[in-house]
Amino acid sequence: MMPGRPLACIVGPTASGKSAVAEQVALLISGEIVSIDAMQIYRSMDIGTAKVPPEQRLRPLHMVDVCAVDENYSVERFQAEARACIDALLAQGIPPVLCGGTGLYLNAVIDEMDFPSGYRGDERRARYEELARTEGAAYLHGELARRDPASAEAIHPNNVRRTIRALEMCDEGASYAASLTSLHRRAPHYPARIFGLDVPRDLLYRRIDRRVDEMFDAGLVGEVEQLASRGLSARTTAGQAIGYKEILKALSGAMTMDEARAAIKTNTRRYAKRQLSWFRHDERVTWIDMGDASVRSAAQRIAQEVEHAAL
RNA sequence: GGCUGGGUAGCUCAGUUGGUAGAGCAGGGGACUGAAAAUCCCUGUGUCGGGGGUUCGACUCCCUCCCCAGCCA
Repeated sequence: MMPGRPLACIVGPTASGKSAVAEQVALLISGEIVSIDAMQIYRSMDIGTAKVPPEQRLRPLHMVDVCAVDENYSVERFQAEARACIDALLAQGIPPVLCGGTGLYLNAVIDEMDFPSGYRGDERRARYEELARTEGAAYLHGELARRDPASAEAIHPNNVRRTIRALEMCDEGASYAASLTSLHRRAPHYPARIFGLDVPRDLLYRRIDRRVDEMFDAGLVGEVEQLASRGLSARTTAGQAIGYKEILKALSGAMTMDEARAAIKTNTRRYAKRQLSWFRHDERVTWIDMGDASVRSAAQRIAQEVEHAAL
């Protein structure tokens, strides 16, 4: 890690203009952008993840296109790879500009968080999933309560996914509850200045609607069809991305393409809401109201604050 | 102009023999350590179209006006 200058981090809900601001910031401080996005990770998921096309990039963009769609990525892997990428930039004296909307990934990189490494048994997970199906969520949660009461306490019985993860951790001799460290007690891995782009809700939603329509115009359906032939499906992590899962469903005949389009819009709105609730609880975030700040002025302010903090 | 249906939460609609309303969707809030664009939790007060009347009390009955749809002229 580089003493002095903190990492510039640009976060916010989808469609708030993060990419544009990050590019301007990178331009101003001669930095390079490190994407913090769980779906832009995947190769060829371009239109639906609103990835900045290579020919339009003003500065190099990292941590994008590093995984195939039929492969499942993970936070643990992101933490290691993004940190390696950041360290390499710092070693060259290039300031990284982190930009993205995946809260967990951001924290995994800039904060001290341990994702105990070890073998992740897919067949064991399948067994737990089967148990949840046959015996019910309550049974599985009861099992967790028996083996690790503290974790069961921390996880709602309906949250099958977390319950399974906690059981897996038991199997590995770890504890979900014990690994949880509240945000304010976590030590930073990198000094960072986090900026959140805030857009008035109604404006944000109008932008989301417009952007979804633009994605369709740009050929999103064709992109999904192509990826489906390369292994993208509802069972893969990439196939759960908004924009992709709905179109996969429409392609299979489960809904019309118009219904898929509408579903993408509402799912994106909800996603934006979840992103806001994640970033709002982080007191380090400095919010910039994009309702009255231009991309340029926001970028100038960020660049200035990051450079000023270097003193 | 006449007849018939309708006008109840942002939308689609319920509403029992008159006791000032409730569902779905949308929306809002929140949680979050190996799938995170995922997963999960919490959340329903609105001039019951306007005005008048009957009544202890009207979304519910009566009158009148306005608006929408369909049919007839």
